Amino acid sequence: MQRPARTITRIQRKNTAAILDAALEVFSAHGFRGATVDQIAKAAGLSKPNLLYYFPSKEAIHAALLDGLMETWLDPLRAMDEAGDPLEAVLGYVRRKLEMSRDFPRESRLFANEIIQGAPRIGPNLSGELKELVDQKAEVIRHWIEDGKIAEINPHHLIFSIWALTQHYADFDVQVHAVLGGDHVDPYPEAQRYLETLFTRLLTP
Amino acid sequence: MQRPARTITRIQRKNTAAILDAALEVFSAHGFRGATVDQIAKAAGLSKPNLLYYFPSKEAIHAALLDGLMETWLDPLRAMDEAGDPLEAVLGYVRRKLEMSRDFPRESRLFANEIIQGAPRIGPNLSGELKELVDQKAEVIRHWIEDGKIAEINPHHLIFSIWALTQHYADFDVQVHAVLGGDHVDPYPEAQRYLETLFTRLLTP
DNA sequence: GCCTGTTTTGACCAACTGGTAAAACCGACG
DNA sequence: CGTCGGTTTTACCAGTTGGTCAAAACAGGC
Repeated sequence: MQRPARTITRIQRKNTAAILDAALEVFSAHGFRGATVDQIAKAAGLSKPNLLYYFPSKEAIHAALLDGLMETWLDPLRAMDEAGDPLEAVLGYVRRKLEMSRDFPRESRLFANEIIQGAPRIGPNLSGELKELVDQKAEVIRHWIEDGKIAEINPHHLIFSIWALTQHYADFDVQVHAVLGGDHVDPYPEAQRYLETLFTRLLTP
Repeated sequence: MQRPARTITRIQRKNTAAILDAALEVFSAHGFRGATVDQIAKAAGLSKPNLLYYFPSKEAIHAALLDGLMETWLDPLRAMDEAGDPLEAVLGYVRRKLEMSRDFPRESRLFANEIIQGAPRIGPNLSGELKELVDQKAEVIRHWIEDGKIAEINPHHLIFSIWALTQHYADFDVQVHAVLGGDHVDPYPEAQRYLETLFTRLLTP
């Protein structure tokens, strides 16, 4: 047994952090099966057995990453509440989600890999925690529509479209850059303007 | 050397087709590295050496799939031309793209896997063939805007958003179904209505 | 029923994979 | 100094992986 509950040493904190960062890099770039423990260990500056001293298995590293991610990922949606101007609330959610794509593209790709491959490890979370939160927020949106504060629209698909549009810039990053030409271009400023226009036109009654 | 140019026998046609179909199934579900030749062979009803009699390597099967895919994938965009009503042209493209997500989700996921993982095998195609086509179509959209036929919008990001929104229903299929509840729900009819509304409101001057 | 080219198989291999065991190392503390 | 917990390394293993090869089985035209 490793990492006895005694005390968490400085070395432990540093190494587990390095491992998780390296694992994020490798898993997000190759998927679970495509990633190897050796790759992760090398990226973390450790030997394979040393890495396995901190985490019992490859599976455990992946699980640790996904666990930490789920919450962070849903926080912006939680923050979209009934108070204030509805359009501004949606635009705020879009903006925050787009910022996450810009600042945490690896996390987005980790998630995308998991979902595309059938969500074998977080399926339950999707139809549990996630569905509940989305249903709840869809209800909020429905109220806004009923009160005539935003134009009529399908709330669930509105949320899907926010996910699709914002995550696209992280997940399909290579394609976006290839199509826009030089790699020196930062697509995000224009993406934000575009998405603000899109959702404003979509939701203005 | 296999598959000598002589004549393509019935068996060859049947087996290569079975292999490509099986490979599509496996690659789209696990990514390139995550897929094994044995899996593909079993799915195609062949032994591994027998499969390798038809294709020289795992790499070659994957390449054959991607080659065939690129054209099919871009066809709907090519079909979006200057003639006719601009809004109808865009909506037609959206509709066709959404149908592809519904009818060929495996192809969509194969593509998504490749791009998310950094497009190691079709990078050149993206900044070549793809970029050219997109630039050309962006020019068409720019004309529509100049002529006041549709509202002002960034053409490149408009195309990105069509990709993102339509492919989302294939690539994130599991999530969509999980959130919408029962698996017996078909999200596509509502998705089409939603996307038509979205792009109509976005582009109507 | 024989012959020629095609297809399939079984046995095999070297490299890689996730994971283990045990010994060696290291710094703190008595 | 010694020793004790935490840490790292070395050596190793069994299973899997992509791929090869020679020989066997099979087709179909004569």
